[in-house]
Amino acid sequence: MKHDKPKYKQIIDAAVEVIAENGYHSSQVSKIAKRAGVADGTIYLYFKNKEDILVSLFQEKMGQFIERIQNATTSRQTPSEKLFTLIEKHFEQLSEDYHLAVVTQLELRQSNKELRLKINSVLKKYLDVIDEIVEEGIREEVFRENINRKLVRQMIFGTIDEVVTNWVMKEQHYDINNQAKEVHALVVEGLLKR
Amino acid sequence: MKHDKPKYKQIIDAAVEVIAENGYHSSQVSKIAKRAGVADGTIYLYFKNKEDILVSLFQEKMGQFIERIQNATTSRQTPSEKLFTLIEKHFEQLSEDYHLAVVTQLELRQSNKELRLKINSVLKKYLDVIDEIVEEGIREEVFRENINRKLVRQMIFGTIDEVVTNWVMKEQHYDINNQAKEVHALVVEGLLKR
Amino acid sequence: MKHDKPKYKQIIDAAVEVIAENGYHSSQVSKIAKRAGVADGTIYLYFKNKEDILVSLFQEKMGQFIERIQNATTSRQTPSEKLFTLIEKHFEQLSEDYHLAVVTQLELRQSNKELRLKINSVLKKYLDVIDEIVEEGIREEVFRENINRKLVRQMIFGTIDEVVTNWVMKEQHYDINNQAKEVHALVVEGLLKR
Amino acid sequence: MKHDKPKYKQIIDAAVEVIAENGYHSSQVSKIAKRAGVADGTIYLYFKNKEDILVSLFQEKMGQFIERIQNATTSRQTPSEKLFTLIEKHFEQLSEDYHLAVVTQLELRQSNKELRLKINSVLKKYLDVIDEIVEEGIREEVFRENINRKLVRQMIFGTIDEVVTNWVMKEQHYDINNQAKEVHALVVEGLLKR
DNA sequence: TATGAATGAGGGTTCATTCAT
DNA sequence: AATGAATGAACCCTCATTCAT
Repeated sequence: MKHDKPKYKQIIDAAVEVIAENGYHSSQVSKIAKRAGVADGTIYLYFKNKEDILVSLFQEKMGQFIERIQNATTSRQTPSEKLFTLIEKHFEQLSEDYHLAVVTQLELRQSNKELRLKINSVLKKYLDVIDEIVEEGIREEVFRENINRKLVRQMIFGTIDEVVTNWVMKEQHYDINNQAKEVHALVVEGLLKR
Repeated sequence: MKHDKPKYKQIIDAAVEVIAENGYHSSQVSKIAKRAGVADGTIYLYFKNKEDILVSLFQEKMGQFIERIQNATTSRQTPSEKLFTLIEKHFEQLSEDYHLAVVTQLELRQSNKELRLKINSVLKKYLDVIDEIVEEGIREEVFRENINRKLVRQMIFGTIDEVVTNWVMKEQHYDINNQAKEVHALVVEGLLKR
Repeated sequence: MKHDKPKYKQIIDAAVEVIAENGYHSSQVSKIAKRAGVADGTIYLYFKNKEDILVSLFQEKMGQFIERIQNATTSRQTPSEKLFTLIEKHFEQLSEDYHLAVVTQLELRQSNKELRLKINSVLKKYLDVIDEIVEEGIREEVFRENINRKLVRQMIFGTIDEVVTNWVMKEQHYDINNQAKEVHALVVEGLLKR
Repeated sequence: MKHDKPKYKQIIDAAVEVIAENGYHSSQVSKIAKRAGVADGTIYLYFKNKEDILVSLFQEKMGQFIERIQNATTSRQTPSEKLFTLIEKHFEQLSEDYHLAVVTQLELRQSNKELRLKINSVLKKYLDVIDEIVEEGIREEVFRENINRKLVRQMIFGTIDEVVTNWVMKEQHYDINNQAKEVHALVVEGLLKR
């Protein structure tokens, strides 16, 4: 399995660094190869083409990302607590790897439609996690029953994503982890005073 | 003022069409020129460079877009009603111009960081409208006073944006206007049952 | 009609020179452009791609080549005289343009099957000229009636082609024009003494 | 002598197959190695470089080819009969090994000038066989005495080669063996009726 | 103003060959 | 002898921009 070979991960990590530093459109294969400490041709022993590096990067990194969030939302939590954990871990992981945050929030979105479709299919798993929590909340009658599940998912993801993007664009001038609680409150409580 | 010359608008409208039909990366200057019915060189009499076409496109189209939303949120509405109107007009305008929706939601995001920064400064005015409504809501004590205004703005914009993006990617298989009410409810009421 | 523009012919002539001097596989587009005195990109205003340069070169040059041979074989000649003229003009034209001879006899044959098919379709017209002369010879009962026309054409063309190729490979150390008469005699009279 | 080692022949036979099936330009060393059932590096224990595979292939295969023709033209035949045998055996051998015919008639000709020179030196022996027969014919006064021996050789070889090439390009839709008699007649008798 | 022919920099990918094991 | 992972040089083509007319 080539995914377990050290060079595979070397190249992916190099790609994250290079893209974070130079931006998507200035990240030539040769630059990634040099950073990974391999020859240009070696890239093509592990990846079909340049796009495949980016898709693999996303799969590899987001795979772990999502898994950790899934593991953190244990069964003993209430749906609302699970949502909090999801937001907390989301922020936590990205704040621990700023390069990755730049790449996923800003750079990879510059890719063409085809690549974005593949990226979306990776994200699908994350959205499924959200869907499950929402479903559970409705079942347990803590969330309103007359909500459109898909819209809720879009609100949750859209909110988290926008918050993270703003943080990344502000070049991490503040600690995003401090915002988990408030974001969670906004999402579950809404704006209205009671 | 060149902005009033007919060719200026011709070129921008051609750009919207060409980008919507061909995608960002297949929208060469020469293609836009041909669609606008002018020579390649003529483009450069009205725009500094290719990026300037896109920034101008965004300014021109989003300027109107925002203005209409501002006009619709009259002083006789409550803050919550204003938010509803904002969402309603946002959806309404994009559903009336699908090409523009594709361009702003999908294609223009493939541009580089620099262009996106300029786009963001155009969006600033839209965000200001949101901020004002939120501020008013707090002042009038209908919105909770202990919220982070910036986060609220990010939630509102992030939610709307995500909902629209999903609609565009589904190739308008449903009517997004029907969702304004629910999106508004989610944002102001939150998830929790009372 | 781009074929009449001066740069079209400039580029083709440059291609003949560059290929004759450097060989097919060392004839980069940029080398041809430089020799033609144009930018690399200009090539692509006149030709679809590199292969198109070579096909066009062959069409352009062989078109004239064949036309001259057709014009020289006038109706007042006997079939045998026509064959002589064909051979004579074939040798004459190539000996007047050694570069072209190198390109058509040696270099262009290194192209891939696809290109060779296109080249063959150009040669078709030349083979038609041979066929007609043979047909006429049989009709007028000066050539044997029991011959296979296609084989005769292959003998005539194969012989001429082999003679020319040998001459080109010997780097024109002798005058090929002196061989027209003998080649003609061999073809029409055969080897046998009578 | 490495030529006697089984892998030497394995690799050459693999090269013939791979080139016949994929064409010269799609016949990578690694493809030949895989077909031969050896590692890429092993190729270089038996051949200096890729070109050396092709030259060796030609030497090995054409060596046998020529030898069989020499053996078939026994001393009891007349010069004309010998020519017939030469043509007959030429056609026979190629029609028995279509792969080899494709490789020698079409694919190997796409090689560069240098390789073709080496190939020509292998062909030299074949041309010598022709020369001898012609010489004998003149000596025995059955062939015309005033012919240019070199031109005759070029006519004979050029004709045979062209006939074979046409047959190969027509993808053996007819039996080339049936043409030996006619080709022989054309070469020795010429076109003219008597 | 308007034209459009001409420019030329820039990069993903292949594949013959090497060499440590 | 045999392996096969690694190397890195080499090239066609696109397209934003210019400028003579």
